[in-house]
Amino acid sequence: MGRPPCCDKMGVKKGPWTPEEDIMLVSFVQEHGPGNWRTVPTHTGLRRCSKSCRLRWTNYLRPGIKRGSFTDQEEKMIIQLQALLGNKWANIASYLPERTDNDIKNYWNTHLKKKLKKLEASDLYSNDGHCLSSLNSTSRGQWERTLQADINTAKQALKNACSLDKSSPISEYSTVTDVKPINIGCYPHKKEGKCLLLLTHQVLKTLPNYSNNGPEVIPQIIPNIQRLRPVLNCLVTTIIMPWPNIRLHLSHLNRQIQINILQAATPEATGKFHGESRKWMMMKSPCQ
DNA sequence: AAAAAGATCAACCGCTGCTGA
DNA sequence: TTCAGCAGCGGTTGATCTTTT
Repeated sequence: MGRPPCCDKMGVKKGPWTPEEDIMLVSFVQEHGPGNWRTVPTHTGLRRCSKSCRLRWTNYLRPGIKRGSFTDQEEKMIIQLQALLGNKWANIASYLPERTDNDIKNYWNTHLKKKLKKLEASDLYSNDGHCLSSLNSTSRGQWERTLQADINTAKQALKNACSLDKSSPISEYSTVTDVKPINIGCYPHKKEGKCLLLLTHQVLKTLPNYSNNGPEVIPQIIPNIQRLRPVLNCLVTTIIMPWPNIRLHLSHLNRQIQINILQAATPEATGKFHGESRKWMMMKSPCQ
């Protein structure tokens, strides 16, 4: 049968946390690491439910959280990601590792939603000197259209890439011969990382011997990579590039296809990624 | 100066998918 | 296989702070 209840509902404290409670929680995490929240109240004596402890840690006490106002860069990223992903705040937060999903959600609800609404209501897009209207001096209308085009391209490309036809005929690029399989350093964003890895994996799976070391003669990869390119380009230009710690390079059509996802982010995220990536991809880079 | 209105954000609620017994 | 707890997520609330009247 099921597990014992995580906490006794009677006597559980609610409301704002006191500094003393914070210290108790931080001490616990320092000693046992984050996770196993169920045991926090019994270990620490905190009269809080495990859920509340987890929330307090992830949204407030966790190291590396940036507080204070959002920069124009962050604001721009949130708007773009929200347009691309919808209200997937945890997903969006993974691109802004110093911000929590709760912060981003609050910022969207209290600032950005209103701002966008205001701009939409106005026939003439205003020049108030702030983020939306100062996107490299292009008009907001122009920017919106570009973004929409990017989103549509990415969606279509993703759709195409996900329905790869392994028996597709060899294209006119079939003379391109060298394929270097993926060299993954680290990619800390769990979900998008997984998505990207799967996507790439799907393409590479079409190779007869992609796990072999060294270049291979695999003409079939080319049509697939061609289909995948807009997705990756979109990710590079609209999502990954604005974050300085992540670099994704996709070079192709020059006798070589190479995708590099380079190290970044926090040690915990790195560790998390290693676990995830092992599960999803047992891929060996020929460079290693 | 004080009351009202608006803004902010930490914390809670309820739902969902996953997992362990 | 079933069932209940856990973890995580997005939506919402309400206390507190700030601005406006």
